[in-house]
Amino acid sequence: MQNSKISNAIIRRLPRYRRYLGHLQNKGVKKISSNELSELLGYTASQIRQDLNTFGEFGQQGYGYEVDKLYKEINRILGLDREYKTVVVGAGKLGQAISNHNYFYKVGFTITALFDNNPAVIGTKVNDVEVHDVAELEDYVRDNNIDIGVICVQRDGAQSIADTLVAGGVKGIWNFAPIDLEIPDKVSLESVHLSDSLHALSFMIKHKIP
Amino acid sequence: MQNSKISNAIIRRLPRYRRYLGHLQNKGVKKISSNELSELLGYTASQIRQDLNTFGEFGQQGYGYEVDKLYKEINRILGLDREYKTVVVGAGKLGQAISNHNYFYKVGFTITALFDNNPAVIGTKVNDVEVHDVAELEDYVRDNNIDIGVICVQRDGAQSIADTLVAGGVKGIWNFAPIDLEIPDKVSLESVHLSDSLHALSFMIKHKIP
DNA sequence: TAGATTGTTAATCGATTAACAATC
DNA sequence: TAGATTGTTAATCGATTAACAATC
Repeated sequence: MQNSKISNAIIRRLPRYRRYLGHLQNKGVKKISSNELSELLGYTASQIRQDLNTFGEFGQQGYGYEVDKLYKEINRILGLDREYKTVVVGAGKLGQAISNHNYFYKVGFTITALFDNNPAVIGTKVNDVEVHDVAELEDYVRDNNIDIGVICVQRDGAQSIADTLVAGGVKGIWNFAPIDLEIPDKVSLESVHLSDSLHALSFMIKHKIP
Repeated sequence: MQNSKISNAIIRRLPRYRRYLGHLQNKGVKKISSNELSELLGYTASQIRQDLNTFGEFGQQGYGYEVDKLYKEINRILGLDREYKTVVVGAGKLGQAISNHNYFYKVGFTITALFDNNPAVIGTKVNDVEVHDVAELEDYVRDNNIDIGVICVQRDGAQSIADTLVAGGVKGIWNFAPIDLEIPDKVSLESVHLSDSLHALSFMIKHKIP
């Protein structure tokens, strides 16, 4: 389980494995082989076995994988067997959308506060969570042992917010601002570049790529 | 410019090239070499030259690349030299966030209508754009030659909305529902799986990956 | 036991990097 | 012209796929 050996490609496939295993579990499926998973996911059976064996031996020869067990293992591998205390910075429409996304609560991301610099929204509530003054961000993060900061502010304020989150001691940043943030290596960064994604779609349309 | 030869990795880098070239242009930088771009972007100079040469010869030996020209070329390659008529399906917080994201307008994605199935919001306006009844979606898409449909509905309704958009004749779908949609090959699909992204962040935090 | 399917090593493929001739 | 930097071919690296022995 050496970090240095885990490629980004695998990291991107793991949540997808989890999603499909969750569906199978809901359908009451008890057992699945790498071949069946291959048909479902579109990865080769070989790749699926390789991916899983990066983290351990979860199957049984001649039988396959127990869905319940594999789902639990992948949750553990993904770090979804714990709670993450989370704050959302920027209480605009996007920040509200993220905060409302009740899916997050189900898997342990607890949003404890929102932050904004607009006096008109400070003190209001979004989905029962209070909007604080962004001036209090660093202290709040430190005092409440916040794990993750979600950045939903405009591009120009994003780096400064990131610095504040890092100073407060977050372990990870989920960034929605269209900028490549500078973050120390001890903090994990995942950026969702919506405009990049839209531009990739534009490219695919132009070049007729499915 | 054979489609079959363009790897997904390049498609994902192109919008990033565009972003940085835009910044350089705003700063008034006239000329840049692959080596300077390399320091800025963190890709090797060799990769940058390879990527660009997939689409043509945009530089000048002994000199480098003209920022203005290269920016324009990449816009053209990405298909950002035209207008895309766009509809957003699902007028919840996420749909509103996308509709408000005025950045999109700048580069030619014109949102002409929103759609929802909630009678309480049908007829209202979001960012000056009217919310229509989703029952009218297929006709609207067909009658107005809509290019792109953005799916901001819950998981369970997403495939049906996608089918309707395809029936209406969209060229691309930008999907935010946490599901892998089934779409005919003639239509391009770009999915933003927010939960997958968050789970990848969780993984990175657990495994201390920057 | 025989059949099935994993875990794992070996082979292949594709993407990235290095090198350098072409040329501005 | 000399120096710089591209465009492009060749070498390397890493990820995916194939093959098969281990074993349930």
